[in-house]
Amino acid sequence: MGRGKIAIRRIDDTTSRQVTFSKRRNGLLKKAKEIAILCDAQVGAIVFSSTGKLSEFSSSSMNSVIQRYNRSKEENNQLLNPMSEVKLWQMEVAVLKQKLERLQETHRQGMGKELSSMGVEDLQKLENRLEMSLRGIRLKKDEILMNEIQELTGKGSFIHQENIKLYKKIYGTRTNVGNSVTEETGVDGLVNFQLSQPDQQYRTHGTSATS
Amino acid sequence: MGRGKIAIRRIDDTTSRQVTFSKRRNGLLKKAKEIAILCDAQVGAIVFSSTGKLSEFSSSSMNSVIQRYNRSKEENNQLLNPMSEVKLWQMEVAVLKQKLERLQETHRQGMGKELSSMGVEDLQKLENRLEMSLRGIRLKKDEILMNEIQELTGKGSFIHQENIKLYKKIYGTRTNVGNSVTEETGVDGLVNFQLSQPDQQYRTHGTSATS
DNA sequence: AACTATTTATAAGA
DNA sequence: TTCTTATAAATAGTT
Repeated sequence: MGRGKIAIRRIDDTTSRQVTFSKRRNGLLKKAKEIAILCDAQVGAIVFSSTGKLSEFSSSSMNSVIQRYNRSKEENNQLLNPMSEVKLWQMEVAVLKQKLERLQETHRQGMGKELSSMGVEDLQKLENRLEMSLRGIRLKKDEILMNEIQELTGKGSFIHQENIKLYKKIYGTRTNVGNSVTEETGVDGLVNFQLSQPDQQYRTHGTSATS
Repeated sequence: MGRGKIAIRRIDDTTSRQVTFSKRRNGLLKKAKEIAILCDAQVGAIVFSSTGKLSEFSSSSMNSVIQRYNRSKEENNQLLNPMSEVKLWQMEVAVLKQKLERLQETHRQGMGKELSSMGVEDLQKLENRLEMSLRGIRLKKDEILMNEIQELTGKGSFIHQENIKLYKKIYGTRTNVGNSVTEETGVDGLVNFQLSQPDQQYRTHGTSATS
């Protein structure tokens, strides 16, 4: 829509890229506003220029949009992945409780109520920030590590199976497996590729609470 | 842009509001994509229809956009409003308190209400400690998972070694290893206990975390 | 979902 | 940046 048609790919010339950005940013934000009004939609649009400048539109506060977005996504995750998140939270809360208990023993003093003087926007910002910082990265990383463990576990089991096959090949199929061979080679069921119980892993303490 | 001009205000007729929404949503997301490509911008657009359905576009992951947005806003806050940081921290404490109290009710491990007797200063201290402990927990958990991986890797290598020993036991020490045995038993070097490249891990989604 | 008459957005030029 | 304007795109109303 202009004097000539352009292909949708990165504009090489810096100047014209910036001019185009400026124009289209205005257009985009205007459109966002229009659909919000016309169609009673909740809209958030965030644009960072290539130079890093932020532009935004949101029909309500951006934080409320983001919060709703996160909630919406959470629901999806919970459908796919119901337990892990809960467990993470449970874990964290458990440790937080410990910290609190310790602190409560240390301190018992009067109440402060300045919290009630905070504006809604601040509350939303804060809540969002908390939610975000506590979740995303951790889940992702845990997921990755869990995958690695599963992968290794699978491989381990596989080779272990092969060990057993080879063993049988040498000594035939006997019920009383293992003794001499085990002693000699260390091949037996002791090397177990099942992880110990996750719960037990979390017991760990100590280091965390540098407080 | 249409047969007639329309005023930008809420469309009363439900049907035409939804039709318009559908059209304009497509338009908006397209525009968002275009400016991202053309101008090398980082863009996130979130749209909830009046019926609650979510549509979105983001040039990178929506999460990264939101995080950048939050960072960007934080900077502004700190420059414009030196006190807001304090409020944010205070509020964070409040939210943590709520979470804790809720959980305490759930599990009835009674240490519920002493919190309300704490002063703001204590709450701030507490908040700092909570943050640190969260960090610690995360590190600890990662450490544990890493250890598990290493342990599994070690076990895997060990059994693999045993495999080789057993193999030699059967077939003696030949240079040309593998063929018939490999075909028969699947024992060969293909099961590798080195982790695949971390990058590849990121492909995975969802299911993984049974934790 | 298609179809167009119009309105809008915008590329190029100044 | 801003304005102008020719043209491409989007879309309101209709089928």
